[in-house]
Formats: sequence, C-alpha cells, structure tokens
Amino acid sequence: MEEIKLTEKQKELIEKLGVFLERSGISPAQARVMGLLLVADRVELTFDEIRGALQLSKSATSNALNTLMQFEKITYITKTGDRKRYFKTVIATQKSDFQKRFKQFLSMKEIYSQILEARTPDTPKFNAELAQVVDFMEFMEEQLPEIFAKWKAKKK
Amino acid sequence: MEEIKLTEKQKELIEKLGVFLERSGISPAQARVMGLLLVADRVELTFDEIRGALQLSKSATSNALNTLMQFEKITYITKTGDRKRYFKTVIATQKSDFQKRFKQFLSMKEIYSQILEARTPDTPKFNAELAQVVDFMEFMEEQLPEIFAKWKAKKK
DNA sequence: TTTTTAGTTCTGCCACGCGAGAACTAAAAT
DNA sequence: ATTTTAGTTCTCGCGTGGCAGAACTAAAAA
Repeated sequence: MEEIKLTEKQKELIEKLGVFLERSGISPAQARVMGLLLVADRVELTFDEIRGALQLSKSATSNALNTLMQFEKITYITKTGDRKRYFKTVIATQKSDFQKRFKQFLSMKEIYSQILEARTPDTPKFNAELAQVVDFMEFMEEQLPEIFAKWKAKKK
Repeated sequence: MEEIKLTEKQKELIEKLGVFLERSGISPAQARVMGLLLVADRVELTFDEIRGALQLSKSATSNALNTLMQFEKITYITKTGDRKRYFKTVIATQKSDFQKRFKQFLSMKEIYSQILEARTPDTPKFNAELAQVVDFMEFMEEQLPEIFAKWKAKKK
C-alpha cells in the first residue's frame, strides 16, 4: 500500500517541470514534489509515498511539504480512521499565482514613479522614457481585470 | 570630475529598487548598479564613478557591469578622445522584460499539457481542473499581443 | 621606453541553502 | 506500559555565489 510506481514518462515530466520551477526560485525537492503531485496516478499521496517515490530523506520531505503548504501550493486532506495526511496540489493556485507575479512585477511601478519624481529635471529625454515605462505599467495594471473578466465570460 | 554625490533620497531609492530586483534573482551589486543608473543626476556614468558611488570593489563593479550587459539591462557609449566607457540603463528593456517574464510563465503551458496528456483517465475531475489551467494560459497567450497593440494605439 | 589608465582575472573567504541521517516527539495502537 | 506510527527538529557537510583585494594586462599617454 505504499510504493508509488512511476513510469519513465512520469519521471521525465517531473524533472522537466522541476527545471521550470527551480528557475523561479523553488528548491529541487519542492519542485519534484509539485511535479509528483501533478503526474501521479493518484491525486492524494502520503508523506511516505512521496518520500519513497522521490527518494528523499524524511527531513527533505518534511521541509518541502511544509514550505509548499506555507505558499499554498499544496494542501492535505485526512481520512477518518487514518492518521496519515494526504497531500495534493492546489491547482487553482496557478491562476492566482499568475496574478501574484503580474502584480509583483507591476509593483515596480511604484518605485519607478518615485524615482521619476526624485529625478533631476535636467535629463528630460531620459525622464520621458522612464515616464513611458511607468505609463505602460499603469496601463497593464488596468487591463488585468478586464482580461480576467473576458476569460470568465468566455468559459461561461 | 569623479565623485558622484547621492542624496539620501537617491540612496534610499537605490536600496528600495534593490530589494525588488534581488527578489527576481539579480545580485545586490547588480541591483544597485541598476538603481544608480536610474536615479543619478547624470545618465551616463563611468566605471569609477559607479564604483565610487556604490563603494564596490573593482571586481564586483566589473562583474556586475558585464553581466548586466550580457542581459542587455545596460549598455555603454564612448566619447571621442576619452578612453572611458559611459554606462547607462536601457530603459526600453523594461517592456520586453515584461514580455519575457510573461512568456516564461506561459511556457509552463507546454509542460502542463504534456502532463495532462500523460495522466491517467481515472481522475477526471483533477484532469478537468488541469485542463482549465492550460486553457487559461492559452487564453492569456492570445491576449498578450492584443494588449500590446492597444497600448501602442493609445499612446499614438 | 616607462608610466598611467581603465579595466579584467585570479585567489581566497564568508554566508547561505539544500539535503542526508540521526535523534527526538506526540499521538495512537497494542 | 511499551511499541509503532507519522512525522519534526537538529546537526552536519557539501556545493555555490557574491564580494574584496591583489595581481595582472592591453592600450594610450608622457
């Protein structure tokens, strides 16, 4: 009851996704856990199943799961009469992740406009360019909700 | 001719921007160089001016400048009868940076759809959720050029 | 020809993050 | 009461990255 078997294809996909996630700052172990929970034939896996499938130490498994939970990338469910926790990805997070990234990028707008305000008036060309960037970010910020609305409308 | 004086406000803004940039994976020294070139009263600064203003070692300065140039965050110009190079930010990069990030995020779509294809059919609900994410990303990908066009049209 | 300029490259140190393994713990099962 | 389960926490070592300082280099100036 605890030996998750992964096909070569599944392993490959875990590693492939891993590369992406690691590039966005998450650790190898965490990345693989995310991958596993996305490719595994069962959607909810226990600590030991995860540990076994990925060949991680208990500490690595524990830490990966806990930080992923902190960032709400995963959750767990429990089953009556069973002490184990069953972990699963929060797929929906993807969409809000997107928004988060978007917003984070756009929060640079604040700093950029502060910089713009503080700049010497002696460099009008430069300042105008900078103003354009701020403007662009503002525009993007406005558009975001519209696009989301459009998406919701489309899927009906 | 080589002592860039920074106001407290300027220093503050450099550090503030630094925090943001470091979060997106760039090193403190590089982040500060970016900041300096954005807040300084002169738009083009020499190696030694940068080094002096930020109190960096020559090696740190050299490495920061070179990697920033590799990623096209900055460039330099030269002046006739002057051996020094004058470094400046490429502000326009911001917009294409935005696109790059956007695309990078959306390139996960490929992996997600591969995962979806490889998944067991025994978890239809999960698969449907995953399919929605893929769909969402596809939609966003389509929208991107439209938004850009809109921006261009607006600024006329 | 030697000296200065404008950097680059090398060496070494320190801090940090990741993950293994072992020791520990709290609850449940026996 | 003790043993097992389901993890958590601690300690350690390893690899990496960032930076300083010093040695180096290529071109220009003197």
